[in-house]
Amino acid sequence: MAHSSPPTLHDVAREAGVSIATASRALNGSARNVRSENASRVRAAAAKLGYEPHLSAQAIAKGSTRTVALVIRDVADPYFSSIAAGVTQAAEAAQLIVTMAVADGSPERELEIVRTLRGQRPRVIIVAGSRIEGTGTRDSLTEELAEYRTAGGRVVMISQRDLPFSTVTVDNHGGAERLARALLDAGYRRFAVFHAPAEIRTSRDRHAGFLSAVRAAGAPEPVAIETGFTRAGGHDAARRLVERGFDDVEAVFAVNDVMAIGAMTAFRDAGVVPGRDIGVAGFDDIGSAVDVVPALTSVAVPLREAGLTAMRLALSDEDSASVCLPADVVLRESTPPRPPA
Amino acid sequence: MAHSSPPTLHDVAREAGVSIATASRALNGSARNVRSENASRVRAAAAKLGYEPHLSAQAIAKGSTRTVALVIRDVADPYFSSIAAGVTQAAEAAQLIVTMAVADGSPERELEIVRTLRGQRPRVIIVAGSRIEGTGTRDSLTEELAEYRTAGGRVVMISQRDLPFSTVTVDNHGGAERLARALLDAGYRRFAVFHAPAEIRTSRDRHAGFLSAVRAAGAPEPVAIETGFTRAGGHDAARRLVERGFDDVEAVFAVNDVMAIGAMTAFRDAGVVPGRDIGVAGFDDIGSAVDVVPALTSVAVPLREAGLTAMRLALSDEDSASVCLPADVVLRESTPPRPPA
DNA sequence: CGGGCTCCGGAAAACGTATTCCGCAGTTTG
DNA sequence: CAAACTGCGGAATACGTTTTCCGGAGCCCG
Repeated sequence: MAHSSPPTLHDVAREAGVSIATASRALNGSARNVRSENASRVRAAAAKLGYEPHLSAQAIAKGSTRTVALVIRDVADPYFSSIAAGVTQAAEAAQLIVTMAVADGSPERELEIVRTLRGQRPRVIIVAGSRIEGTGTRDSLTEELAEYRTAGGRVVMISQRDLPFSTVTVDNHGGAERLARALLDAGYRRFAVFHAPAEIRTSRDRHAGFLSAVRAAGAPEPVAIETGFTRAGGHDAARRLVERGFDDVEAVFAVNDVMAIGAMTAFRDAGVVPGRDIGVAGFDDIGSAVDVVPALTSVAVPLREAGLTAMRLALSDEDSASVCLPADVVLRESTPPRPPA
Repeated sequence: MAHSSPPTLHDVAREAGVSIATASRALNGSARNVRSENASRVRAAAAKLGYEPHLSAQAIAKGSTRTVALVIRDVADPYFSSIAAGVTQAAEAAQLIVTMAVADGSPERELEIVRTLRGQRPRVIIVAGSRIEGTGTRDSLTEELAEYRTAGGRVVMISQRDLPFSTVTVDNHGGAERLARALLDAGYRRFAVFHAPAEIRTSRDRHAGFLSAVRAAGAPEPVAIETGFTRAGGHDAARRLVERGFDDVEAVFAVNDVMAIGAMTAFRDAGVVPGRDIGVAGFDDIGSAVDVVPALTSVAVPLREAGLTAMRLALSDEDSASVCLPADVVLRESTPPRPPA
């Protein structure tokens, strides 16, 4: 009794006085009919015994699972957890189970995860936020995923272009361009850009988009400060900017919101009031952008939508589609219109 | 070729020129030895073919899975995603796979999830954030989980006391008491409390803890305002407080940080400057508490730790342990010391 | 030199389910 | 009325793995 094992289909069949074949057919909508009297007896027996079909056994018998594997960099990061929320929502709507693995930003770990993931034989593998480029593991990862796909699996990458799989990306370049134009329209001309190392594709795209719009407008070349892709990185960059003297910069663009928020705190600590002494803009439009003071100008990225779209692509027929989601500028008090000089 | 199925143990055995039994023994550390020459040939064959064992087949053969099922209310909420981060970290350290299901705050959905989860035959089910009380589904949920446990599964609840399972809770009552004492020490005596409906246990505990310390100090009974457990709820409560006239309250305690942050924004919009005209304190110490202006006084809750602890309990031997994690007061600028009147 | 032992490989059973195939009854059709 | 057909239940097989059991080979010891 202490460790009675859960009831099996066999138990249900015996309880209902039919064969396991009939029980199986009655419980999952099989192609074949069973007499309605038998069917209801089977259902009654299943309910009485609290039977739940053993998913592993079903998987092995059917030759396919109902699993979606999601690989992300960090669950606690709002960026990724929003994506995860979209993926799970879409998966649950399709009666799929999602398993989650976190790669912690390490390409090696990511590779290892994908490898062992194949053991699950999931329907779909979704990889989000593998944004580190130039490492040797990239090719191994591609190969591993390609092998998985020829075995009938589906692969979707989120925010990782240039790989031969279905992809959903965000219009980082265009969003940054539009942000730059909006800031130029508001009267800013001299910028600093806080960006992450170039291996991080997202950072590179946003930086490039911003630059191209600034240059197209004939404004002076922005000051570029390289730092970490994190809140601490933004904080640090702001401190460095203040130290070196920033009289010539009117606004800062940080390539993501947490960096921008870190920068605002650092500015304020240095006596430079964001929104008054200097404009600050970020990217992602995370929830707390509105609660910070002054509210942060940003570019809204439909993260949850990205997760939903990834599942949609995975479930669609076409094998290597790509979707690019729009990113919309949201102007707030951190970049007030600037009186013409 | 287009849909070649992945290699099986059979293929590996054939490639290595041994039986599947030997191949199986060579690949997973079985109790039995295989001659080292054979072992290395099997490993070579497995590597060459890119073999990964079929986890479902292993599960069914071994009679147990390496799966941890996590039920949470919402992945995108930082509160839950931090817990999830702790759980996944501990699970991956133990070579376990975590599957995630989100209940969206609906007890019915939660029940349904747990039911179908049993089909996975996971080692462990962790339920976080089922904080709605008084609904009829509660008993069904308990029953379902109890049944799962007699079948050999392990159950851990997070932040849900009073159920006959292992539990990890946060010291909401004590943390709120200590917060109240800290505020009293800082010179505040007249409080308002923004709390959620009493069905939400967490809110009730924090409210009660705060009240008990205030009363013990002989300070006047706080004004209580009931509202939603969300940012919008806090915003709304602050607006109501301002409308009714708040001259007699010196500080507000909101039962969580997002409420407190919403309240700060509402106060500011009404021309009441938080930290100067009124003190504001929250609970949870979410990441953005330090980036808000003024930085928010709060009570730090070790959420990731809670996830880790849950896994530790799940993997431990004792069947119904309980752990209560400490919650530490963090004073910041939103509640500056108040000059004695 | 023979009996018992250890070491190890392979055949086969087992796990829980889906499905194919067979056969039986009842019904339709020519 | 025979023949073909339909509807449905059950036995058996398959899925990919682990594990038990059997048996052969080599060894040690008396």
